[in-house]
Amino acid sequence: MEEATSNHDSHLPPLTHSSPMIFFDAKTLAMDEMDFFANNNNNRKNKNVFPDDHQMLHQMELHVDTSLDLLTKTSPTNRSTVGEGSSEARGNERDNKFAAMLAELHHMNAENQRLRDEVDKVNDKYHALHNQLIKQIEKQRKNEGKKADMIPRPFLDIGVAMKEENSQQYSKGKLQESKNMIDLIESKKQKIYTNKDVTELETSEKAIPRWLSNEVSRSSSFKDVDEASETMSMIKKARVSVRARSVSSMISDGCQWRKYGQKMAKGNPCPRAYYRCSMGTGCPVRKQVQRSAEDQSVLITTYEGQHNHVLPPAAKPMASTTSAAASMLLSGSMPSSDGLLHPNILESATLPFSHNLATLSASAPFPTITLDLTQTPTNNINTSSQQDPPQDYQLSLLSPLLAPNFFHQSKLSTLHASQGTETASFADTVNAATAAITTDPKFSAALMAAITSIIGSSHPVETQHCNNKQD
DNA sequence: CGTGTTTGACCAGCGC
DNA sequence: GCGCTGGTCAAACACG
Ligand SMILES: [Zn+2]
Repeated sequence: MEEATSNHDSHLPPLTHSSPMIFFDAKTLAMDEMDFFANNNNNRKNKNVFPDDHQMLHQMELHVDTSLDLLTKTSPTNRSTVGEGSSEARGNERDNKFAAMLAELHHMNAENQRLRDEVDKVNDKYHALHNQLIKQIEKQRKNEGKKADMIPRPFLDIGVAMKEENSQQYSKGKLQESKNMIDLIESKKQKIYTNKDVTELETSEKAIPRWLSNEVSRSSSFKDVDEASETMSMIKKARVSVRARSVSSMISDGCQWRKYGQKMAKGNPCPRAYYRCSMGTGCPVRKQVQRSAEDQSVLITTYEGQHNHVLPPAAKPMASTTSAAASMLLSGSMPSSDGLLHPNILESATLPFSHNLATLSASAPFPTITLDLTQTPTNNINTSSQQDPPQDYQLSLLSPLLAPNFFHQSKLSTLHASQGTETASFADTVNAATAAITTDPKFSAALMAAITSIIGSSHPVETQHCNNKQD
């Protein structure tokens, strides 16, 4: 029980990537190089969540204390036999307390419901934004085909286009929300450009990765290149890296993979394995699996490409996650003569994700977005399930982030064990824990707080419908 | 025999 | 040009 609220303290040792990463902190939006996973845990969302959490705890403790008081000091017989005026007053006070507690309980339930509604709203909003993003990508692509010398709009301009389109599609409330989002984006943009670290931006410009310079030169010189194939190649180049704790050699994401190579990576004692999707004939999707050099319990899985075949439900969450992330990268990496492209890319990459989850590497040879799931608070579930479940289920937290529909479809198969045998029992355990948690508002609140702090949009109790990893 | 893994060779990009 | 590195190929091998 108690550990349920201590999840915020569970910081992991510093983890670093072999390549410098750029991280956007929610508070400062300052851009730095190197890895910031470990030190940026105390993001704004956490700070917003903590007070509620503690308040809840306080309320619950109050509840416990008064219950004890009821049991030890005041029994039903005392109330009638003693006949002291003070005891009657105490009884009234007790009733008032009880009523107050009930009211608080109702209030907490209402608050819980309200949070859930907000989460739903955020999910809806994300869907809307994502759809607009896809539309905008298509539009941008077509525009480039017609006017190759036209300067493409950076990602943030999507927001302007969204305002126009949203006005036709959404209610006033949603429109206002979208505008608020856009305002937030604009303010971020201002912050970025006025930040003192702009010199760092300039220096990073000089080292524009190949995936950027290539796009610029290629699409400016080859006007008649097939737009679709170009976009597909860019999608193929975009990479989504997932960091998750796992003792197995490979996280099970529902796909079938065929290993086609293994190399010793520089600066890492663990080899890097290369896999190719073997579910569909000629499926272009590939992934690299490598353990983190610093923390070998962290498995870094990098996905590249999009599946050209139907995916089983178990594979959809990860596939749509990577696909959406790749689309985001694409939207930000559209060719531009503007050297200040990086901030837009970075911003676009961080927008739909929690700030301590998604980072984007500007120095990598490919556009890469990194989703860090290693710092997910897991104590809630671990302690409640009374065993030490594998931590791969953290991946399922990602699913409602980018693919809520798929997530709802494949609750139990979000992550399945490709080789494991304890899948069913573990799923049962997790489901039992889920049931226990859902009936306890304290757990729900704590879990809600934890997950909200991580993702910002998710149904807390459904994130545990996941299974084991292979091994 | 089909499928997947292992592993050395090969290739391309990049920095010096 | 040369060496380093990341990524891929493909022959050999293992397995059910
Ligand atoms: Zn595939």
